[in-house]
Amino acid sequence: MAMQRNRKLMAAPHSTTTHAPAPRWERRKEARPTELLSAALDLFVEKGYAATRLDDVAAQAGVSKGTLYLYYVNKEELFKAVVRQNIVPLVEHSEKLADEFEGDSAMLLRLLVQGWWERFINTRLSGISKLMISESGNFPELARFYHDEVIQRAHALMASVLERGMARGEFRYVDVRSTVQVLHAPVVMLSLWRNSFDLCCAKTLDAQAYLNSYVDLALSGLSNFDYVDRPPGKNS
Amino acid sequence: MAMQRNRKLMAAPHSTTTHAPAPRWERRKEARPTELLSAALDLFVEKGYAATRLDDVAAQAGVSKGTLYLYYVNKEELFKAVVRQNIVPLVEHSEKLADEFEGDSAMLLRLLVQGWWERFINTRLSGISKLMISESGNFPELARFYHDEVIQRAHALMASVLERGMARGEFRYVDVRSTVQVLHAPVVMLSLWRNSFDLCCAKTLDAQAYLNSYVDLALSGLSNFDYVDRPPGKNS
Amino acid sequence: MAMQRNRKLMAAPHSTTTHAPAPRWERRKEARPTELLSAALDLFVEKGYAATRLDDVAAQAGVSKGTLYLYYVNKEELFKAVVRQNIVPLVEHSEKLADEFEGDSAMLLRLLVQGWWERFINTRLSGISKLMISESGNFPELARFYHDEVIQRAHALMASVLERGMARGEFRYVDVRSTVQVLHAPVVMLSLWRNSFDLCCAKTLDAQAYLNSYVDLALSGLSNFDYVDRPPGKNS
Amino acid sequence: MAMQRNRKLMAAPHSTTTHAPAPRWERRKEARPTELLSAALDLFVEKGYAATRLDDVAAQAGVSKGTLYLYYVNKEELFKAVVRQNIVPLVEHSEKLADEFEGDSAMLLRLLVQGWWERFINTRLSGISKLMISESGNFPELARFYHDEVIQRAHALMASVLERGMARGEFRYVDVRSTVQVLHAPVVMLSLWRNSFDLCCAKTLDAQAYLNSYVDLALSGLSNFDYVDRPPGKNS
DNA sequence: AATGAATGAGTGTTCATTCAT
DNA sequence: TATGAATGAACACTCATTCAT
Repeated sequence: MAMQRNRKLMAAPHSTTTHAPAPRWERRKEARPTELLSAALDLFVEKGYAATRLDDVAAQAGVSKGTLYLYYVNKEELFKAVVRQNIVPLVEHSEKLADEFEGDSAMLLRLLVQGWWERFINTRLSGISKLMISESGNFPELARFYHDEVIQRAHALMASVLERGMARGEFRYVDVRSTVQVLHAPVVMLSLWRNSFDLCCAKTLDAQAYLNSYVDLALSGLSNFDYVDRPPGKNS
Repeated sequence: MAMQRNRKLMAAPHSTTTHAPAPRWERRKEARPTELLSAALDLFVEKGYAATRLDDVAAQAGVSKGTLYLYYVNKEELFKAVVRQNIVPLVEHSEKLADEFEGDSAMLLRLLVQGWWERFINTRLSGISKLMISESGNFPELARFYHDEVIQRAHALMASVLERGMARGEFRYVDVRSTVQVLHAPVVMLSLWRNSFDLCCAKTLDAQAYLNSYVDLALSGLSNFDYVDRPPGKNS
Repeated sequence: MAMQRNRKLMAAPHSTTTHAPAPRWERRKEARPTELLSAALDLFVEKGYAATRLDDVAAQAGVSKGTLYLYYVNKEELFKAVVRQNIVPLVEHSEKLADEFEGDSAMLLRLLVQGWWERFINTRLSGISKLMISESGNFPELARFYHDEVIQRAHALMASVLERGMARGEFRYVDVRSTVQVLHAPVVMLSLWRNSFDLCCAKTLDAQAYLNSYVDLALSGLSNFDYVDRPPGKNS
Repeated sequence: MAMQRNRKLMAAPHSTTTHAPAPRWERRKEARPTELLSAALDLFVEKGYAATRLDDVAAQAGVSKGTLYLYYVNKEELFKAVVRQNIVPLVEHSEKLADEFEGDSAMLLRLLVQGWWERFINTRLSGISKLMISESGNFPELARFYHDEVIQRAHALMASVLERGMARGEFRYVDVRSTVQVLHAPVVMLSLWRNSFDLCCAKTLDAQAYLNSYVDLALSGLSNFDYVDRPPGKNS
């Protein structure tokens, strides 16, 4: 599915020409969409949708502005492609991780958070969170797409973790749907923060401490009875 | 003043009134800033800074574009005024509430959240959260202002609650700084959500359930030992 | 593909020409600056800086307003380019002429004036004098540039003529600096006049007579003793 | 005559009201046009017509912008009033001086130049020269008015001086019309210079030396035979 | 495929002018 | 008379988009 989407995004460039001598150095050509998307991601994240000039995107990708239009019919589609391309792969890793994990649910949560940190929050990708929130009003279909393909899946994933924990007696009973939303909030906020106030204000947020407190608070909030999220063996 | 407005409405065609000849404009110097700010808040929140046209702001405030410039020297200052005017009063109410409260800390937290919901989240003011995050890159000084005058004070407030609870033995020991940040995240996220995905996607978030789970999770996460945040009388 | 494009063009109603289908615009990168500068000179001279609309400049140059901005970053720079481009070459011709001249100084003065008439005064370039005087207050740096690159050099040139004449005994002794300024005035004024009152008032100034009287007066004013500027051979 | 003109300029403010109680402190009211004209002169001279804002004129005159419109129907009329009011009185003094003078014509010329210096060039009034040249294209009627009422009369005056000198044998024969124009040029240029380059460039023009050279050059250029304009008694 | 010159609709801002008070 | 709030036409400048090459 992801592949299909990708193919669609790449604006099929008249690829039926017969006499193309199949040069061995076409890598450039094939890399174009990626380079453009990468440049666009940088700039959209840095400046926001409206303030990003296609001139700059093209320049940063090392092509002319006209070339950009060979691959994306307009700014809007470029923006959507940026979001789609970068977002979809994100979720899958986590899903696989959760699927295969066999330890206790607290540890699973820890691992997931760790993965999000490494693959998203601590990455320029986290800027997409800000973009989506900022532009959801102007790109409702895109927001819907993001909601369905990313947020919902992430929520579903965390819901499965919660239910797993509850089923195994590790977590107390909670209302899954809303608890998932609450538990997600600090992760998303961290992404937003690093792409907003962290950039203009004296660094006031220590990400590691934040995440530690987050996991600590979440797990103790979820803990069953006297179950406390301490390293195994330390429970009374 | 209300009457004046009425007069205006009655001036609609076939107005049989003999005097009050439908002035081209009304002189309402004192009311203007408020009206303009209100219109601007609506539009900035709805469309974002760049996509908001001053024509529309003026039109929605019922004045011409030129009039807008009598009160705000440019779009940027209008934006700043919107943020400043609406924000600062918010914090003060909470601070007072916390100052005067004498019950247990869990209840204090509940009250605060309740107040935020009523006065901010469930209000168009919550759009300012989105604005500040979206535009922090383009208005760093404003972001700094917001950070210092709003976020920091809100954090300080919550820190005082935490410390109060820890001092009274109601809350377990936590790292205050980072815990405060984590605990704030779901509140802010709720504001953001209601100004982004809630508007374009099928309502998937039940705010009441969300806040309940939030408080529940937070309090159980903070609870000391066997201390559990249950309705009074059920504590052992 | 090219055919497809053509098809589109031929869809134009009643177009009987089969080829050369009147392109929406022409690509004339090298010619543009010249055309724009020429149009701008016309309009600046005719209407003054403020009253000249860039729309009109572009239209007169046969391009769109956007194109103008491809070549000049703003109105001010366009104005400066107009002045710079047209002015400097002017001075050089005179300097060369004076350098190479070997006859008597009166004749040199006549030749210079003749040259100024042909290459400047009797040309739309003379409008630049008016421009510089009119806009010196608003473009002080440009005025300084003009003063240094044009006026000072012209003054220096005329000073050299005076000193040459004094050295050769043709001219009486005068205070060079101020005499130069006085002698320049009628030349500049003629330029100004032709770009101001001559355009709105019944032609009251006969340029040839004016220049004749000017040279006559200047030379007799400068003449040494009984030296009178009469055709050679008539000197006693 | 001047009074008549003046009355016209002052835009007769509903002066037929009968019940005006003739307050003794109406000086203010009557001074308004003068104050406005004075402020306008300052600003027009300093900034030029287009760049002068009526806000500023009103402010500098100490009235509101609306008041300005009680006296002048629009910016254009204000501009014309400024020119007219300041210009007309100028010529008359010179005319009277020339009429009554009885000495030799060289001395008359000296006196006239002296008067122009004191009453015009060395005054903010000289800015009007720049204004008229700058705006002649946009205000042709005004230019025509200025040409007829000022320039022509000044030329006529100087023509009479020339003819007087020629009739008395003090000046050689010259073509009066064009010589007058040439002789006027340095005087006007001095005015222009002081309102343009003198303001932005290092003072390079010594007005006294300039005027001395001017008179010296003019008189020696006009001198009859061996007549040289030196202090009496020094002629050979 | 790629270019980049050209376009023109769109918007922030200014300011002369109006008019109810 | 005098005020100053309000107007709206005008204009400089931007930038996404087009298209001949």
